[in-house]
Amino acid sequence: MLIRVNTASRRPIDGPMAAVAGPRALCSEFKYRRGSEIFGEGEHAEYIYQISYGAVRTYKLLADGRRQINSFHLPGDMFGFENSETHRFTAEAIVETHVRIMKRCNLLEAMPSEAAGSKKLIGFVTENLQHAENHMLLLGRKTSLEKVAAFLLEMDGRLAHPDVMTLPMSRRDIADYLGLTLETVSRALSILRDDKILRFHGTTQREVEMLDREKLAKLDA
Amino acid sequence: MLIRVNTASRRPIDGPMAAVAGPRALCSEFKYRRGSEIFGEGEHAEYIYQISYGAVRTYKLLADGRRQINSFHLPGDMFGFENSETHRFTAEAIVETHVRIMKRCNLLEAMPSEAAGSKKLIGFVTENLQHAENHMLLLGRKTSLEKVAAFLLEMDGRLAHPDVMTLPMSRRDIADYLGLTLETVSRALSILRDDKILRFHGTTQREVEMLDREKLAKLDA
DNA sequence: CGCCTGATTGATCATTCTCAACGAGAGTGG
DNA sequence: CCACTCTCGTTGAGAATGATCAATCAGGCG
Repeated sequence: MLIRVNTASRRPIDGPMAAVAGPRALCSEFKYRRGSEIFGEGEHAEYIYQISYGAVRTYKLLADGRRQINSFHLPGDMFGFENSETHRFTAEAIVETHVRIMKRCNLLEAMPSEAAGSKKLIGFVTENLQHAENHMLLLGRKTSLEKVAAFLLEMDGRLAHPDVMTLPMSRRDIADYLGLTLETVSRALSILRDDKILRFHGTTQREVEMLDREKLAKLDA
Repeated sequence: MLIRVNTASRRPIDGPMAAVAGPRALCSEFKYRRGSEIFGEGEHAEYIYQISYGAVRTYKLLADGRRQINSFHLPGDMFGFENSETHRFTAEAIVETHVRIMKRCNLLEAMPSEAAGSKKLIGFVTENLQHAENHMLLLGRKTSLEKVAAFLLEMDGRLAHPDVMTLPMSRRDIADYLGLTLETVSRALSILRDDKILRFHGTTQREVEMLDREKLAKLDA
């Protein structure tokens, strides 16, 4: 898959990124097309990213191609923080995605002088760690149905409980996030559909209406 | 299981804890007996801990008792950092364990004034995150034999490749760390023994001699 | 139309879990 | 010292969850 990157603008940043980097930092807007790599595992970590539109998956691979997706990032989310010099995983755009990019060196320069930014940075890393801890519990100890229920509840919460949520990721992505195969994910979703816990809209099976969040929560352990 | 805690001493700290807390911070030494809880999930986070002797497991539970161990902590390791007010998991002494304890408020007071300490703290959290990312890959995508091989290699590395390593944790602990049952762990270890990759010493089956680290590394994906 | 991707569903397989039996040590109390 | 019990670990047989292999269908796009 080829990468197409366009610089869209260069302007002062605002929002959470500004809190980390300080008010003087600048950032650029870039676009990544569906499936393109934003950065690769082992690459030098030059930037941090905030999504303004689209969705991103971050993952690790085993030598034979088995994939574990760490997390999905949605608009507003930041990713790409690294304490070391290199990225510890790969980031890819799941769909057409617009990100704001800030140079990592700006971040590091701004940090020591700014106690609040430093605390914010610890907060971001801790948030990731917390998610990872919960996800280890899911991966290690939940059944396939519990995993899929937990995934739907997570996405529902992060998309602010819309009437119909449009999942940007494929069944394979969901499977690689939950440590399952795509068939098992599909079967679990069919069970939830047959139980009238959710309903699909449109043609792609990615538009999900949550009919019974309570019942779904009970299926998650 | 009853908790027995003895205050052993109160003195200036040194080592990595000092770098985080600043040179003026004090700490106490406590002892926890085998199986006793150091802190529980949801409890107020008052202290941070460094192990001077023994071993600790940190874990989360599901409502029905299924357990996922996040990590094992060995002498020298620090744990109990929380960004929030409460602990996100439970910590228990696996064997008789001695820890140095420092009040969390000292840490927070010392931090803003000390840029180096702040960076160290980010480093600790990042280290935990890195371990969690690798562990998610293991839990989601590795086979039982790969998991056990990875576990042995991790412990071998952290115990500085001793001739015979003495594992402080039971088969059940290993299983709950790897997302397996204790029987599956036992079977995997028997396979490695039969393949002359390792050998057990003593009577308890917890003293492991690594006979072929290269072969073991090839079994890990 | 032909070809591709993505999703569902079915049939079968296999890895791992569950249930069970057994043995070795450690600790206890007589 | 010897039962007795408890924990811990191993091993076996069978069950089951989830994986694999395969067929089908629908939509998008050249």
